[in-house]
Amino acid sequence: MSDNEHTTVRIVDIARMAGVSVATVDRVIHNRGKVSEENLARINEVLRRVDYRPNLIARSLASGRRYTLCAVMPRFDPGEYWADFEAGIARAEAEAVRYNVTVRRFCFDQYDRSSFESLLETLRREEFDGAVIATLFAEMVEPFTRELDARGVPYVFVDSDIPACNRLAYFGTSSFDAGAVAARLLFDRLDPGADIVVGRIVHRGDAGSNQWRNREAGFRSYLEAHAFRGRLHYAALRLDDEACNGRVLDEMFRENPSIAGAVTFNSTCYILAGYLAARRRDGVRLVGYDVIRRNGEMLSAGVVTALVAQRPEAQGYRAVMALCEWLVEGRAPSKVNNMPIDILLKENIPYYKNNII
Amino acid sequence: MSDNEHTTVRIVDIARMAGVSVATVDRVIHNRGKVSEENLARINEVLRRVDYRPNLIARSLASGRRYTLCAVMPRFDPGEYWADFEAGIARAEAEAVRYNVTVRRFCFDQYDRSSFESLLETLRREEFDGAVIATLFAEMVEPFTRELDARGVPYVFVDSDIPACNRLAYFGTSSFDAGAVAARLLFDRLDPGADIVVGRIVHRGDAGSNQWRNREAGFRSYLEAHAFRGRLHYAALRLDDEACNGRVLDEMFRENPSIAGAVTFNSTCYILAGYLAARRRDGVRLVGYDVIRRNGEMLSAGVVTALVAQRPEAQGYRAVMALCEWLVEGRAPSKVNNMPIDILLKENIPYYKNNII
DNA sequence: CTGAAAGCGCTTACAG
DNA sequence: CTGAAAGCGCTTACAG
Repeated sequence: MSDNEHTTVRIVDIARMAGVSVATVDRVIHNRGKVSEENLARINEVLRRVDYRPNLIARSLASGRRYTLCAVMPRFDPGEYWADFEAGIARAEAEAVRYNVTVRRFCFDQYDRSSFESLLETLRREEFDGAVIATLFAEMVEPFTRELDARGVPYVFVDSDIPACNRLAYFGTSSFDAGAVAARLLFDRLDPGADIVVGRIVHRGDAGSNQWRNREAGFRSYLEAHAFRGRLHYAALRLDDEACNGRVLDEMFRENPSIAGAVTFNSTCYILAGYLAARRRDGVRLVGYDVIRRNGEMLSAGVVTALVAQRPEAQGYRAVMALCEWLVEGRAPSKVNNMPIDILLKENIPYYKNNII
Repeated sequence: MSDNEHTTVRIVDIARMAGVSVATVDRVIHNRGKVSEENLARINEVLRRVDYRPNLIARSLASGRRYTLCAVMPRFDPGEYWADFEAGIARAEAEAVRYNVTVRRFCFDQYDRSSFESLLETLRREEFDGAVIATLFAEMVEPFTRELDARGVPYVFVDSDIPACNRLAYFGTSSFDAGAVAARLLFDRLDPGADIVVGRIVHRGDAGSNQWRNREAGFRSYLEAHAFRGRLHYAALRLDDEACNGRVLDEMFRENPSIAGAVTFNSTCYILAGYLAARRRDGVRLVGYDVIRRNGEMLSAGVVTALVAQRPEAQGYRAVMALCEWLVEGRAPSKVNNMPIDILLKENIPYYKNNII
């Protein structure tokens, strides 16, 4: 007692000070009720006075409480955008095992909205304590979150935000400003009168994502503000049809010889890059998004001028961690977390993936 | 026993399987010796077979082991480079309290080598379990680390690496390549024949840091590789003497009217920026390093063309975490961790500090 | 509404 | 060289 050199105050200390047992203190700390007005007030007073900080390690060890999260995200192959996102999820999961947290992946086909629909059907029958949701199909995410609200399950958005929803947090970039950054990178090195090709992937039944639209708006807004006088030409490209893309682009370049710039608003700029390299159109500046393997190679090769990136690993990591902190410690994250917009050139890309977190 | 649904195997389980007590298993796990050959072999075999993973939470709770780290770094005012670094240290510390880790800051004057010398004298009398060292005064760091080696104290370098030392890890950028990135950003928008001002801070007895020299070498190497034909002019500037700097630069610009670019290799480009803004020399492109407050303001204002940054918070954070993981879990980090080299323009700087980690 | 007691998985004296 | 027992700070039935 006399040589008690505890610097931290524990539940037993609180109990002693308030003249009750540890169980009663525990009830107050967790608002479990069943405590007399009098004890409640007294304990709360002590708690406040000593600025009690629970030892989360001990709590986790004692409670044995397990948390299951789900990550609702597009399926991916190695080297693709969502693979990086998943790496962030995995890293967070590795840290969170300490708190008995596990993350289940639920993947859909980002080019097929019905796959998302049926995934939601599956999720309706699953039990979980929190969710990370990639909001590619915003119209369907919104009603689903109403159900999660009703179930009292917290969820975090990534990719693009839907402010109308009751999300615990959002992690992603400002798509509009990421569009402006791409414009700056392209326009910096372009004659204001040059024309620009905008590569656009066409696939079954997708009207273009939120993100695509917002990036394009930011891009156009920058051009307008900087006296751009050229024209934008939209090229309808296909994911897996090089020959067809070649014909489309050949014609476009033939008809518009003043094209000197190119851009895509999703992560598929390697398609345009492949074309430019094949046709040896060195004079065309190309800017795109995301450091996926194929884009990175084209940047290093000097075919792509610049890439704009959004730290997918950080998005995955922080989304999971936000959920953990909320569930385990009751600590609420900031609602809107606009991540940095990264600029990659040939010179700095070798180091980009060295701080995956 | 029958409905034992433990998915994780604990020390008692190991003990039971090996037919010994938990204390003996503990001895083997921690190589404390005093175990018979026979038991040692048997227990190790079981450990291997079940792929035993200790519960670090329980370990930390039970051992009550405390770790003291020190961070040896330059003193700073708010908004300066090392303030960001310290923020990373603080964030890591907040996470590491779980493992009874605390970090003590030991600061020196980065413009005064004798202050570093006397700091080392202090450190010789201190007890600690690990150190993060900013290697600005490399010549003095090296002999000091021999002493740490002798004491068996692990240390991590930040800022610039000293490969000759026995460091646990290094976190920082490749200064050479960061120099090339600055050159690219400047040169991209410059006539190959234009002249460039290199701002250089002169202060008592500093011959220029490692980092400064390496960045300059990378910068020059890029220029050479890209047919730069202009000249570099070195301007000796002072930290706190605007009037003097003005005179120096006025003369330089008067004598060299073809100067169209400017660069600094440390975080003081706001000095040159202030001059360019005051004299309304809008035509001069300026590139510098580090997103400190004053630089960021000049970038947002359009006076600075681009900043090259090195994630000081991430350096601080990861340096501390590397030490924690090593001490607590015995997990060794990669030795050389070259951090990403970030590029900041007016358009993406607003979001840069949103993912401090 | 309340408290005594066991237990989370590991470590640490202590006695042999 | 070995093991029984207490304890880290918290939670959880359980009995009152």
